[in-house]
Amino acid sequence: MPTVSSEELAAAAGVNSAKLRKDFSYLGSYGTRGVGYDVEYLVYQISRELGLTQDWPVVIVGIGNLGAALANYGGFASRGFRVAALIDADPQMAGKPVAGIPVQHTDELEKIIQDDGVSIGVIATPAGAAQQVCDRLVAAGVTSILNFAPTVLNVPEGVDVRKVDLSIELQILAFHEQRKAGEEAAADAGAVPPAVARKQQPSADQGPDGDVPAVMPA
Amino acid sequence: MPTVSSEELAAAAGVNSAKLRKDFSYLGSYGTRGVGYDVEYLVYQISRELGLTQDWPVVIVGIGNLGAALANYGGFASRGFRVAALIDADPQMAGKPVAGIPVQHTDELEKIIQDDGVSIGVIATPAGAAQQVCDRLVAAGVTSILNFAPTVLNVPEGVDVRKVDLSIELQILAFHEQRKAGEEAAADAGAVPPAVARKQQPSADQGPDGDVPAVMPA
DNA sequence: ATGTCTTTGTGAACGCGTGCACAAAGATGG
DNA sequence: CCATCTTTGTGCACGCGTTCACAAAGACAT
Ligand SMILES: NC(=O)c1ccc[n+]([C@@H]2O[C@H](COP(=O)([O-])OP(=O)(O)OC[C@H]3O[C@@H](n4cnc5c(N)ncnc54)[C@H](O)[C@@H]3O)[C@@H](O)[C@H]2O)c1
Ligand SMILES: NC(=O)c1ccc[n+]([C@@H]2O[C@H](COP(=O)([O-])OP(=O)(O)OC[C@H]3O[C@@H](n4cnc5c(N)ncnc54)[C@H](O)[C@@H]3O)[C@@H](O)[C@H]2O)c1
Repeated sequence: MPTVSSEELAAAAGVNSAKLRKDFSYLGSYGTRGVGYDVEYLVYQISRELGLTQDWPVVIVGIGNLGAALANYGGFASRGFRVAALIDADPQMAGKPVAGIPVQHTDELEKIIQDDGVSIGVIATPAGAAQQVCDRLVAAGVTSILNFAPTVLNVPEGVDVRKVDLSIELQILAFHEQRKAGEEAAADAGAVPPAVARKQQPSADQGPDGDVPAVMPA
Repeated sequence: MPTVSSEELAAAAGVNSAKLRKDFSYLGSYGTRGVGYDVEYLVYQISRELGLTQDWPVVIVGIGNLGAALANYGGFASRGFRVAALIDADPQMAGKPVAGIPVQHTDELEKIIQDDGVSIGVIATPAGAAQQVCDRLVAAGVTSILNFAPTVLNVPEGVDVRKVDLSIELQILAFHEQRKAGEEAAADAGAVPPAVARKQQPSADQGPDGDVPAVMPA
């Protein structure tokens, strides 16, 4: 029976082994003392807890540059996500296949979501349409939204929104970049205030977005 | 002179006013007691600290579905990022314009980066090519990388990598989704272990990625 | 069986970020 | 010039997540 110790896993992941064990203990995962964790059982337990054992249908709304790229992306299927439908407001796109899936018109939105029991929606429309699309998705039963439009969406309680803002990703890099450039000059001690001091990355930690204030005018 | 108080800003951002004031104090931003912060001065200070006052040239490597979408995205320019070049290994793409910018062959990579003084690179190649592209970027002088390929990149110290993994975004949503579904059944107290209990979102907080373990096999 | 050796599971200590609360600063009006 | 009122800047305490450290559990050999 192939096993791993928390020490090995921790080294590989670049985290503390005690933290790893404590986290596992929350799942009720039982290792064997003196031996470690049964790899297969562990993977199954984590997958189950993370919701990876079931298939999640998702709809993508707004099949432009980005939406089409997402539709073509094979990485979703391999993680248990199935593209249930592609939806666009442009009548010219209706019926046209993207990534082998015919695009459907926004009129069908409610029907699609209810028929397929979709609870996760992806918004890749222009910013101006995002809130409106969001409202329709939520009204139709979607309770989780991945938003690529550069807008803050208003949603009722119980609905989760994750916003992917690629500009902010670049801004975070630029922020650190600038800090690198300035560091030589400001090499004297204490020049960097604690709150913005660079976090060391144990291994694969890219630092939470909290490194940078969340609110700024565009 | 238009001003804002920390109280107003905090309410708008959905955060605590004391935290906001403390954060501002790190920038050396001086407000005026009894009045608030001079809006214009404050915006300038924050912009400067965040590196938004200067223009950052970026290169995009891998002009496929995603790379082309990124090239077409106007949101970068408005935040001070300039697409210095589009690079692809496919000889057929060389010279072909995408978003008005001619695609250049990978052979030119080093020259482009050095000539334009590019320090930020975006990788949108298939996963298999990502590390190799990364190595070339770093060797040529790039010190910040935004990686869309589903691979962990190895980089020397001093180089920042941010990975955008859209599958993980969906997984996080699915995780919460599953928890929502299970909550009715497990409504008895203490069923949810503290470490994974849902964080309340004060306003615009979508919760750090740390909500979910970072390491899992695909 | 008994002993030894490894690794888990977890109580307790530590450190850090967040929020409270207030003194100091400065504007504004009399 | 003094009094009052608003809002900043920050010391301090609290809470939570991380890490340490160790007793208990179990495998494995004798
Ligand atoms: N392209 C990128 O790399 C990128 C990066 C970050 C963010 N974004 C954001 O993603 C969104 C889409 O970007 P894009 O480059 O694909 O834009 P796009 O203009 O190419 O595509 C937008 C699509 O949305 C459709 N649409 C418009 N209104 C709609 C509605 N009400 N309902 C359904 N569909 C509707 C349009 O018909 C079009 O097909 C934008 O908000 C953009 O800011 C894009
Ligand atoms: N499409 C998406 O929505 C999406 C989402 C998440 C992640 N990703 C990831 O982003 C990457 C790109 O996705 P895509 O859909 O655009 O793929 P794609 O196949 O459409 O494009 C890849 C491009 O990279 C080029 N390329 C290959 N090797 C190269 C090299 N060594 N140097 C320079 N260019 C090279 C190819 O010529 C091609 O043009 C993949 O790693 C994918 O997993 C894509």
